[in-house]
Amino acid sequence: MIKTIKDVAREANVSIATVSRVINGKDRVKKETKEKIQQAIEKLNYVPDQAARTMINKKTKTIGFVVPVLSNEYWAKLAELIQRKLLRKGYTLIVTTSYDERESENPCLSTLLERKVDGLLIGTMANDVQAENTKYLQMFIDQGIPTVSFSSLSLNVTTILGDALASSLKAVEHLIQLGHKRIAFIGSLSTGIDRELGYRNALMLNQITVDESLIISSRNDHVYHFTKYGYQCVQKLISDNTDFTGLFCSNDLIAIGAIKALEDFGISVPAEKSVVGFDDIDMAGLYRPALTTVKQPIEDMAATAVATLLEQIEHPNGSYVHKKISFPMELVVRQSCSSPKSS
Amino acid sequence: MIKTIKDVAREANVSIATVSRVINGKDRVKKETKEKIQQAIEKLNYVPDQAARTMINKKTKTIGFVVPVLSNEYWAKLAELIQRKLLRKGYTLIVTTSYDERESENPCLSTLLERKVDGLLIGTMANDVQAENTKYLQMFIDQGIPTVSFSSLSLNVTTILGDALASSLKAVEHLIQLGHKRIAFIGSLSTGIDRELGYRNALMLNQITVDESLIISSRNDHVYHFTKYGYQCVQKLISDNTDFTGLFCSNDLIAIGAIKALEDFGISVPAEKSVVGFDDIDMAGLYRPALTTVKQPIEDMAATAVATLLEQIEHPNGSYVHKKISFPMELVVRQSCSSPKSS
DNA sequence: ATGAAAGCGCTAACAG
DNA sequence: CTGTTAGCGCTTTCAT
Repeated sequence: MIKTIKDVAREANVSIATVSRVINGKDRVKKETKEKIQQAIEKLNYVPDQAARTMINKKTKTIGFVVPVLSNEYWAKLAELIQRKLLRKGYTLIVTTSYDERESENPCLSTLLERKVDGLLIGTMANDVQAENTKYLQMFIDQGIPTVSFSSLSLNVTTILGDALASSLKAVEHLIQLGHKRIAFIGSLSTGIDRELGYRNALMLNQITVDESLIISSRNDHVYHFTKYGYQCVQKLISDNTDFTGLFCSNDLIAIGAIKALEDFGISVPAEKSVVGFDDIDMAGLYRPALTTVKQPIEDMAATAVATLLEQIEHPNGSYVHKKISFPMELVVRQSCSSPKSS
Repeated sequence: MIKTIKDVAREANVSIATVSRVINGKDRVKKETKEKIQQAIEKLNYVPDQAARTMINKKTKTIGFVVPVLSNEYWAKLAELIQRKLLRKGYTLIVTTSYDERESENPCLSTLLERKVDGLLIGTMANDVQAENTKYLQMFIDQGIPTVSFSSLSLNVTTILGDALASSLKAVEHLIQLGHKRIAFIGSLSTGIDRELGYRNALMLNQITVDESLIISSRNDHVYHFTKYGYQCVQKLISDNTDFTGLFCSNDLIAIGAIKALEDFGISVPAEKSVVGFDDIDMAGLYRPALTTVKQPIEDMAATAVATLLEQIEHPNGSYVHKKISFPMELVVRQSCSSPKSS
């Protein structure tokens, strides 16, 4: 049923080597032989077998991408952009999700190792999964498999990041300029520490005392149900009678959950509380109120990640230096903030 | 650098055949030999090469999934669920996106063919891409590669669907029961014709004349920027001075875009217009107002798709009958609807 | 219970 | 320009 190179060779009355030549376009082949072979390929619907090629080339033309979850617009979009870019370059992307509430035995990395991916892209890895996967991660490094990460890792790999510290500082200063003094923060381990540091720095630089009761940053647990988490954190803030007028959330989903909770408590945004998010997912502009947030140049980041990874893959000799590439981010002012009511 | 079965054999002082036996656990191997080999595997960090296995087994343990876009919560969630289920069964999922505004030359299917996936999952395929890919789709069928589709296709493949007709009928009747008579519809080719038919049937069954000026269903173009599309359609409805109090949208993203537009026009939802969506994505419950919608049992659908596909793959002899499996859907009543103001 | 050897489909020397 | 041939790493008879 499935045709092989032999079938094509027989059909075209040539040797398999010649068929291989026209498929790969490497050596020269006489024009008419070439056409004869192309016709045979067409006629038989022949498609070369990747597995066989892989055995010889030692190249799978496959890249792995580990994300915590896919049902999160940020990762989904990144995966989509990367997938398309890679496809055009002849590579296939395998996306695996590392966050799995049900069981810790998650073979997301080992499967990529078996498949001998040519390169690895790392989003964020859930904490528990990370621990068990450190061994595998190390094997990637040991085997010299090019790797690019979208989050700070303790490993020596190229890292693509938004300038989270500077931009969250900018976001919080936006709130400060509006007149807010009591600004709360909701963060989580998975969104990184820099957004919290940016928040703290903004307060300090503006002579506002950092009040730890305004800060919720689950530094131990990874959170991936961000909206629910944002909702719950606001519930806590309210039930604790915390006094705040501004709120900075370490991503847009948390911010959306937070606004939802606020409104459920009858607190209007932005009239009574101002909220700033982070990432600028599609839903940020669509939500009501439209969310003021920080825009990650996700398209550029995806392009750079792909370019950097392919450079390492295709020039394995060049002793590659692992850079940390930081992208500037932009504050997008929309409708979720206003000056605090003078009380 | 990379270890092969030979390295393990040498390390353990056995032949490669014996190593193969313990890896696959098929033939019996003496206990102590087995342990010796397992130690060697552990020591060398040996991971079997998929490509080589594939050549012999004729099984890639890989499934392809074609979705229009990934940055759409519905497809992202489906992909995530499927990916996890497959991983547990030892399969790897390759997700490719078919919708690409930039170029029509999209090798989403041919790449899956080259990689000789054991099975194919089809979401929806963009119209133009579909045309050019029909050839490839036919090749999958011809080669007897098990295929499951999530949308009605003219091909003879197993299909997993929500009962869109019955449930959109239910959704529109909800609006009718609330007292709405002038109910608009916004649909698109990509969300399928059944949702429109359900809408029409609901009106007819309730003696409401179908007014074509209330219906926007781009039957020719595929739309994937759903929110933008919903926004624009409402703009059109408003600028045409169309008289309506209820609105049924063929998915939640369209509904969200529509509500956003309505509110931008100063029209309150649900006070002045009622809106119903379809799918029940996470954002539906989070949006403001929380969206009344129809819930697809996406988890069950994913599970069934995987089970059906693997059944075909693992029992290739059993002459498989291609069923159309239809799932019941549930109306989720939230805050985006109310009775129309008596005018 | 284990080893030797054939061969999966393909590419890359090496010959001619 | 084109054919012959040796593997790539693995599984699977077939011997032992």
